[in-house]
Amino acid sequence: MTLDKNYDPASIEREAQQFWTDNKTFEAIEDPSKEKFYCLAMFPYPSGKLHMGHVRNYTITDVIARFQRMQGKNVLHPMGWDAFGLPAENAAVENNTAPSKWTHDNISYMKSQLQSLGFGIDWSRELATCEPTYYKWEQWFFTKLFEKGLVYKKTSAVNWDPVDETVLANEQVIDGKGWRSGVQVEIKEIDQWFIRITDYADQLIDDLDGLDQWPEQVKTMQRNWIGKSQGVNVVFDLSESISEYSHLNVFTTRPDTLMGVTYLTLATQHPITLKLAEKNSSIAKFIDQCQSQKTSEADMATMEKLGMDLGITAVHPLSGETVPVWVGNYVLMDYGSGAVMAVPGHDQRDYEFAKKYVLPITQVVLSAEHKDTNIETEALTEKGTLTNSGKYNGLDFNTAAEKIASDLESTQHGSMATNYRLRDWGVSRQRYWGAPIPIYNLANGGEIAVPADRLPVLLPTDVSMNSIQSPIKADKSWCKAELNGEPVEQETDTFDTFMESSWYHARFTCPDLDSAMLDPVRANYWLPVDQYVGGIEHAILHLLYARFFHKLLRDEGLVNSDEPFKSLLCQGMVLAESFYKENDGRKIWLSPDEVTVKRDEKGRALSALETKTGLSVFSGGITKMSKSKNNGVDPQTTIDRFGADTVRLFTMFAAPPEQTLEWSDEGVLGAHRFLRKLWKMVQEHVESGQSEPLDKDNLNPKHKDLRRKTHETILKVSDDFGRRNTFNTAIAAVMELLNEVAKHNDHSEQTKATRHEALENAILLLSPVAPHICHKLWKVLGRSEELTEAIWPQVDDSALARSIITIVLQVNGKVRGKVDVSPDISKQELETIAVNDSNVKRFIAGNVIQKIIVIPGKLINIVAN
RNA sequence: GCGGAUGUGGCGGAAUUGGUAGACGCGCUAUCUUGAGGGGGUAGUAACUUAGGUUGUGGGGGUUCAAGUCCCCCCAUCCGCACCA
Repeated sequence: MTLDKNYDPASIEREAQQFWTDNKTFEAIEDPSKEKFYCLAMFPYPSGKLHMGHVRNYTITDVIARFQRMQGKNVLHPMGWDAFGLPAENAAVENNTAPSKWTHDNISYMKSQLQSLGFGIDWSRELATCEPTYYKWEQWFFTKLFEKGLVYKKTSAVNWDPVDETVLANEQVIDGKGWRSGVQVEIKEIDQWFIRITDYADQLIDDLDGLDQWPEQVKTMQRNWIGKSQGVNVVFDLSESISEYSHLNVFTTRPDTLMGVTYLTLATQHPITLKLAEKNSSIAKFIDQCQSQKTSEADMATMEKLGMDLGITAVHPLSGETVPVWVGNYVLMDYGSGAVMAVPGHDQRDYEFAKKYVLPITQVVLSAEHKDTNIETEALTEKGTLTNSGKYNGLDFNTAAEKIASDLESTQHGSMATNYRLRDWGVSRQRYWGAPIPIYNLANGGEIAVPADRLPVLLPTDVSMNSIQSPIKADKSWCKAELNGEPVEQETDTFDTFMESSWYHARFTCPDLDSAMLDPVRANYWLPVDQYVGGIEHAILHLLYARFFHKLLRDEGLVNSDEPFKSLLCQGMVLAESFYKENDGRKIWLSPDEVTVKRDEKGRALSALETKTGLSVFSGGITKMSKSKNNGVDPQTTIDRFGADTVRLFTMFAAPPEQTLEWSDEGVLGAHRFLRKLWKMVQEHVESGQSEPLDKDNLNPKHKDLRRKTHETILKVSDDFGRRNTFNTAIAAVMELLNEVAKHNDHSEQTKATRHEALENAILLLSPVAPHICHKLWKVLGRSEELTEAIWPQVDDSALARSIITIVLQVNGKVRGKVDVSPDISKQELETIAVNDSNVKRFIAGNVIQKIIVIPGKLINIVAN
């Protein structure tokens, strides 16, 4: 085979991709005789075109998938489309097209981009969640959950735009105002469907312990999110009943502070608050004021705490004293019972509230460690011994909590309880572009699941979105249906799109199945996913819902595993430099390729100028690639210019996968230069002619050095790919190997033989990252079998042996010399050499040697003073 | 506010188990090469220095023969907070 002089990625990549397609190289077939490996990337939302985050994500899974394939595994690496969602509706309104058409156009373009990157994807399993063949089974599954009592309807708060008369997503609320209308958003309570994820809270926490290949921080975030806490439910009787309400329930994790309760606070939506508001206009006005705040927890936590005395009192269950009852804007109706007991002496939020509204503060805990805490200026939140608590004085936290809980229990005023921060999963969305919720609303007010033989409840796709309202809500006839001769109404809300992304990992195992949601045989062959890769921004919600859904699938008998994802890798964001100029105080963001950076003679950045005008611009820092900062780099431009292999190589080399990745045009050029160097090196090697076979036992020291480097590199890259997922250091190791090969450029037979071994292995090691160039060079080196069928190289341990090692000599922890010795030198010999080293002697002169520490094979430290 | 992470040369990063800080790459400097390419090769590149060394991994303390790595406090930046996906 002859070789082109110049590395031409376009033709090489076209050829390799054609070969993989023609040979169906990456189509996965279930084969129980082979060990399987299921490698999954979080599937993309078809937003229009691929961004660098996608490129990074799918390059990572492709490298892992190709590596595992070379380990002899039966690899499944599928791809699909998270195709329902809000942006399609926004685009539809803007361009007056149907969300379906917009979505399908995007899918077809983005698919061609993924193919041009040479990802080894099994396209025969492609799926899009907006297809009825997919969401039919999601609807079917929901009706199963409905029958099991795992779903229910209740009222819940949404952001309501009173002008557009529509529900807004949190991101559509900007500074408390609707993004389109610009008017103040209101909180509105509407009926919505919920799935009982809280029934699975304990499993979701406990099973985290078995996920030993998940990042610790993700597991911690999930544990904190579920927020299991032990405490006590306390009943406060009302001094006088309000309508049918005679008492209040509160949950506390600090029953030891119960004697320090000086008031209670209710949520604005608490039934008692609402009842009182009917007859008290100032309470009603207060509730009304609180309606114009955002529902997000972050806003709840940071907003000003407001409250109002409701004018009623409750009876303290232990002391019998009366305590006032307030309403507060910071109490969540969705969490716990919608009422909290306030202990301002020992809770910072209660403390600030009490100071603001001049409510009494009582200290009931003394801390041994914080004796100096002054209750006049701040709350004492540490646990300690009780004081001002009558018969509980002097008890520690545990004893006091137990005693108080049992005293409450004996008078039916409380009991031990477990509480979760996790709330049930609200799956109703008042939008069009989603899977219709398969429920019939009955004339008498009840609900019934749509019968299985009527599924799927089809979402009409031939619609025009000239108004903001959902077409299936606007069309008053769409919801009309009949069941057993009675008129019923089809639910017009659609599912949260997290529903689709919660089970696609399972559907990929049998996407063509039209008779059932899953084929348990195929599903259980592939599941659980061996390696899941996606952004850290999904660490909580998506991953928690998918874990939950997998347990629901298990309980329906569809899969037999407890967890969907055995190993998880969260990749970091892709960043780029940003620049802006100011115009009348407004920032105008410039694309980085419109800017020239001036540097000094050491390469330090001095200033940035707009290339076109020569005017100086400001740096906006290195931030996430985004439209708003105009600093996005289109992957296509780089692929067209340098080829897919260069983009893949740079993406994997510039940073380890979990860290942020800074885009750098110079860095991309460096990656391209490396591939060109590899190309040239193989060419020159092949031109030097065929060599004699490698004669391992008759190598000179120089040849041995190259062989050692080759096998050290195999060892390192195998560990980096297989265990550490540090692709950057693996690539660096191959670069080092090639730097070494460049020094072995003579034409002696054994040089050629060891160089051939080095180059062949370099191509194998690099092939998961840069598969196209390796596909070609593998043949150039004369190999007849296909690279995709090649087996990962094995380390020859005999090649790793060293005859000399370098030991570092330290005096008092500082390096004072180095010495080359035999690897099997004794401790005594080494000590003798060290203390006699001239430079070491200089630093121990006049001091007494206290001790000598020897770390075999590494260093010797002489402690002297 | 709460929860989670990150911080190392001019820049991206390496140092895997507490054991030589700065691998590999970018940039820069010098130099060689008629070199058609977003060229190639070689050497140098943490700072300071009286050229012996000294200092140095966001800041401040601590443990240790030895700390980028372990512990405590602080600062800055980023991610998530339940209707963006």
